[in-house]
Amino acid sequence: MSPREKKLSERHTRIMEFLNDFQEKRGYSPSIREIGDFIGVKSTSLVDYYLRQLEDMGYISRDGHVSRSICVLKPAPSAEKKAAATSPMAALREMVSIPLLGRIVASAPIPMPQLSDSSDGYFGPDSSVDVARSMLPVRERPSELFALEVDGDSMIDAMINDGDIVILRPAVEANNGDMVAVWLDDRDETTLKYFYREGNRVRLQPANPTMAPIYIDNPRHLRVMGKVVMVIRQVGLAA
Amino acid sequence: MSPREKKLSERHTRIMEFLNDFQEKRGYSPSIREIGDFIGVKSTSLVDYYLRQLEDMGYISRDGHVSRSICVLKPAPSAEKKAAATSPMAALREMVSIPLLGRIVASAPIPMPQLSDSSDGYFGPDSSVDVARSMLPVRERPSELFALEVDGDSMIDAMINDGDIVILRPAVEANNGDMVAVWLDDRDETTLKYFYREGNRVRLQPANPTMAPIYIDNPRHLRVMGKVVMVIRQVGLAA
DNA sequence: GTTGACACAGAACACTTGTTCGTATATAAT
DNA sequence: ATTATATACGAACAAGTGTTCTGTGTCAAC
Repeated sequence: MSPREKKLSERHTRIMEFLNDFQEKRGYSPSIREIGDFIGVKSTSLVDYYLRQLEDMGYISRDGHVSRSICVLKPAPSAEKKAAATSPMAALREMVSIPLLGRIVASAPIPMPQLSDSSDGYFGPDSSVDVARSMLPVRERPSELFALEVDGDSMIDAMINDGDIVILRPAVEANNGDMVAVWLDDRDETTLKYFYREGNRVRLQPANPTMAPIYIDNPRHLRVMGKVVMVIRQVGLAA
Repeated sequence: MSPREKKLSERHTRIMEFLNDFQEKRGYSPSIREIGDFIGVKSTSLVDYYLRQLEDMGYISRDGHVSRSICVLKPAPSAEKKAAATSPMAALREMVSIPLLGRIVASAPIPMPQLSDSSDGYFGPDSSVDVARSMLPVRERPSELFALEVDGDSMIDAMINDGDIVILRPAVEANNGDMVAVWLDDRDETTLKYFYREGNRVRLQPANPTMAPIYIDNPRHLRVMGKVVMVIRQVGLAA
């Protein structure tokens, strides 16, 4: 065939990079014309010409007459950036599945395990969060943990974003320094704060040190719902 | 819209299954007519009808007027046939080990993975973090990810605490909206910000919406080191 | 009965897309 | 000079494809 099919020209590597970038950004493969636009080739036939070479060399696969059917089979050898590679990752270590019970918003009590009847569930008990056992404190009993997705920016003073996943353990009491999910009776509000008992009153300290604490004088007005064990933020996902 | 957009009919789950199967078998997404053939629908409009519902419910994404642009955003809640019944016991509860390369502080560049594969001897990371594959975006290649522990409160405007673990992917370029780890030449500073290119300059937006962005007029003074994929905060550990 | 929401089919349309053909221009080998 | 090869453009075409519009039938509610 063409150039002995041995080495990749700069055009070839540019195409491979574009395929990777496009796939990452859009989630599917570009069309021939989109490739041509990117690498500065005016004719679709020339793009096809290069793609056939890449296909013959085994870098990509295509399905005839099917749009956007290019698949990257192996990474281009040039590729300035990564390489990293080959981690052993034969990890058979333990993993725990934590049920994702719903969403946590400031304006409503949080969903809790075993209390929630499955009949009215919006999403049902079907989603879950997988976490490596090694990432949890050894003392935790994984089976009693549950997870909630944060809805809204109201937990921002706890350094918790919209969309974050908080993993908590049911609890009605807390020790000083625990981060807890509490329901405030007089405010009708759910919040996440660090818990400190100070004599007769309770101080709820935002995780963000630049923000002021809340003081609760009557402990009856504060309902501890659970202790926060972990916060997970998946940055790359859809916003 | 149509059926309250709450629950998935059997057609919906069939479509979701087909999308997954097709994607796995062929490496790209099916066309509307291919979906129609599979679920036994004769008209493309009806397939579009269902796809719009799935899109509204957040299960898939589509790009207008682009063929085969369907992307599965989240798994359908029902129909977990493969995990239980006939399939090999290969649980897709895969776990990946991500090397913890060091600490990230504002005052120093971040440790990066060595990209030479032929390098002298391997010294594995002294520790690593385990993350369920299901928690990472499907597009991520786990082998190139690395993790850093945040040292200090300087990343607080990125909603990232002292002690948090950030998982990133090496990158030298960023797309708008990505959270990136960057080195600022003129400030001699590492920081985590949301990246937005605005004409000739770059806006670095803190995750905390109450804080002001940084503008970089000369892109040469900004070195993108990696994209943030996930942030993990283990609350119970430090006390 | 009438209404309206829902589930479907079919067709028409416009645009996208892969493919192919003809042509052109270098460069190198003959 | 001639030929062959690699590279490149443009046009044209047929198929693939997403979208939209007009129907039809069902079924429950009013």
